[in-house]
Amino acid sequence: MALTQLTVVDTAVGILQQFGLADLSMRRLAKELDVQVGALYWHVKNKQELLAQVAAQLLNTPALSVAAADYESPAEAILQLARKLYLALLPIQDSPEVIEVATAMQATELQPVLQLRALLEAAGLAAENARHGQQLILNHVLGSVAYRQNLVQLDVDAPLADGFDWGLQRAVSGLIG
Amino acid sequence: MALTQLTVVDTAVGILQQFGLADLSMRRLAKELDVQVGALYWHVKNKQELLAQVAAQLLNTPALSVAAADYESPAEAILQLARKLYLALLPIQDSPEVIEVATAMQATELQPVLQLRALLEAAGLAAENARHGQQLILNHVLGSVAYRQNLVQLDVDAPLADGFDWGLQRAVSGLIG
DNA sequence: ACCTGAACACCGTTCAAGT
DNA sequence: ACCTGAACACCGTTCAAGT
Repeated sequence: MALTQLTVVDTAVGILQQFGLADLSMRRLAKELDVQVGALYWHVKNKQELLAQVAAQLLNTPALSVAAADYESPAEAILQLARKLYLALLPIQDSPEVIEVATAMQATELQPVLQLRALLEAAGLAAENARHGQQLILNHVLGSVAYRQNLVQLDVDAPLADGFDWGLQRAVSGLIG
Repeated sequence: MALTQLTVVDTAVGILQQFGLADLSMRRLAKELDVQVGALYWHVKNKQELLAQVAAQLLNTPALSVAAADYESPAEAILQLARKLYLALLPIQDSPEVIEVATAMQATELQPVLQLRALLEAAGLAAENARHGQQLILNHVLGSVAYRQNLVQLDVDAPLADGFDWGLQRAVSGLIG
């Protein structure tokens, strides 16, 4: 099987899902693909760019979008989108870190993040404020996922209600009161 | 000069402030202290615990507290505390990551975080909701700092108004409307 | 064009042995 | 009690050389 950008990224996603970011090294990735480490650098510039593509692969899926028409208000659509994101990222070890790398490079456009902004504008926020509101909500989603994953990792039995949803509701109501 | 826990942590804080987390390795730390790497492990259990103590040193300072009596409402005090935190963490490279390690281990109690919760209770939130509100605000502070620091690192000239304060105000008003 | 082999400059952690 | 020396099992990235 020929080594392509796609197979590299796909395999990286697999390692991330099964073992977490600590195990997603270039060397481990090469081993999984039966190839020398150096070969990877022909298909991907460096690890940072690889992680950005991994994030894109995780987030740019139709499963992580909402049809605005399905909800009676933009606020409802925003809540649902944020919840979808939260639930999708929770089972993927260290996903917040990976997504932060991607948004930091802002090289790849992450679809759910764009939709979040669009919905905030649809709710009546000016373009600039929609960007800031997107930040607030994304910070809360990623922060809550990271917090929850750390609890799991340390075998603290977390309360099922981790407060994500309560905080989300308060944030959205503050944004488009 | 004798090697103590305090000198180890202090030196670690110094490296973090001057060069960032990437340069804060046990080996670099040992070199700075003119000592072999192994010696560090007599004074600190491992790197994770070291980072937790670094976080505590950064946050447990009187400069990062507010006197509730100075503000006419708990909401005002909360805003000021969050702003102080944001401004204090901004110049310290990778500070959000360090603090996430500390809160993840929840071994060390971080004073400003506790005060944030107390102020939310003073504002009328039930104990459980105060914890969730604390999460929302802390997520926003750390997320915004991380976002801003990434912009600096990539030489993108950031807009002075990064939306932190606007988002913070909306969040607080959503929490204690 | 794509990959190997091998190197460079690093990591965190452990532990016998010294003082 | 505290530290050295040295090892173990890793990292990301580069690059001449092969095919």
